[in-house]
Amino acid sequence: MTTRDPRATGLARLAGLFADETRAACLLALLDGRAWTASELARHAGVAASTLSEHLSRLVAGGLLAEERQGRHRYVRLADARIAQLVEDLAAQVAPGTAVRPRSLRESSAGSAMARGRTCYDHLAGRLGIAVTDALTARGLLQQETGFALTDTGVAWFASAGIGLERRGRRPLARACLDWTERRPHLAGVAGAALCRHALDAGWCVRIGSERAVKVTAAGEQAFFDLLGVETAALL
Amino acid sequence: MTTRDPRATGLARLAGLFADETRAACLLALLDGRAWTASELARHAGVAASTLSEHLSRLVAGGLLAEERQGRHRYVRLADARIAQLVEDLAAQVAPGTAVRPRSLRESSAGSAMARGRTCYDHLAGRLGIAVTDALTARGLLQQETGFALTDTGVAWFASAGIGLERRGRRPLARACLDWTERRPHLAGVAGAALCRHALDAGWCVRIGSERAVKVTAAGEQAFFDLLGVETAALL
DNA sequence: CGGACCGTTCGGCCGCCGCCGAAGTGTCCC
DNA sequence: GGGACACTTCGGCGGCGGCCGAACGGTCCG
Repeated sequence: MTTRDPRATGLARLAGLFADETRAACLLALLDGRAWTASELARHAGVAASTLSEHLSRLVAGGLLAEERQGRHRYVRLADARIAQLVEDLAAQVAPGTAVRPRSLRESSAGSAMARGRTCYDHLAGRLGIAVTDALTARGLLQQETGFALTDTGVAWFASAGIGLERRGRRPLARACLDWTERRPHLAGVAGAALCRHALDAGWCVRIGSERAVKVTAAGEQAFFDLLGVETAALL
Repeated sequence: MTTRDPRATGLARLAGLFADETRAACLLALLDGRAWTASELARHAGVAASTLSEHLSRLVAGGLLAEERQGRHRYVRLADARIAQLVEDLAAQVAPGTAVRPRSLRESSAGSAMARGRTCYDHLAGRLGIAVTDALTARGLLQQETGFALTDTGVAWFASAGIGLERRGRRPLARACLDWTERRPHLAGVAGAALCRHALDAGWCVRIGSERAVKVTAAGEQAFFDLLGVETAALL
């Protein structure tokens, strides 16, 4: 028996964590960046609580999830932005033919709300995210010609809008995230997260229900138009 | 029985292709960007030809590999640059603690040659790739401050060096690829591929044996120094 | 034509893993 | 204290999937 390449072993082990429909459903759900309880995820995935408990333990042990125990609850969330990006990257590869078809009126409207605007871990996605990214690009604040980066005027724009861009760790300031509904890149990274956070803090957007979908408020409609010329009302 | 989210199903199926040590070893080997025969991969992975045949069929069916039959040979390679990127991304997540420890003198020298310079699908990696990326950045040809993109002078530099940058499809001009030995970003994307191709065509580098490792020639040493100020002799 | 070689198909074996329900532990709240 | 609740552990079941060797089909070459 030959000794095997440890990198292959590690890769297989990591991929194995994703290679189960129930765990995959959990990871996708957790892409909203929030912390879920074990029972919420069990209901979401449609399996027994005992089954899900074991899945969570594996995901935590594998470093994909961080957990936080509070009383009788076990909250889990994606471990960090790098893990979130990995989930996004994998999910983006899948999408090409895999459109999500709604199965009920309620899901249908929830689905179209998701397609209109949502968060993707910590930044804006959906048509809203893309519209913002396009607007930034059209105004010369972001450039995608020779890579993907904020321009000097782009950095100044964030400052003037009062949106702080604090670099922490090695996370890139701007990064492209491929949207799984639109198949187009949108702004992620520190700048994407800061913009999303500001939009929520300033009341430009509010979360719909407890899901990932977000809705643009009247104030947000004004702000997006004034600052970027984005007609959010035309997004649907 | 409830109907499941098709995205979770697809994600699990995709990840399942990576979630086997033998298939993972194949994918990592194929990161050299070349086409391998089934028996070469079987020997590399240490399994029977029959076993590997089935693995290849699954990988091809899953869209990860492209195959080309020639006579009695079955050549396979990674399907495209996006797949290569996905393999890189997953492998990069694994690396943190997983250093590849050499098991023999031959592997040891091959390993250090790999760490010194190699190709990563279609661009330069290893310490050579990082040195080139750092030099481009230090000279203001590439900027990583607000994202990852070539600067205007960077685009001009490629032109003046006679390295064509033909955009084709949606592949980004410049993209960061995280090196699994050095844990630092290096240039990938169209520019990275063009630079690597030029280095091989112009004889700056030659492949060592039939593996991914590359060696800088005397002419290359001169060229890298003249064009970028990189002291390739100091790489080890 | 015959032998060497590459790859594939098939049957069978074995182990892993996802699933559940039942029972147990700990927490919260009345 | 007692009951409801969130989660975990355990045993057992069933299926999937990776592995091999043997037999077979195709291709190349002498």
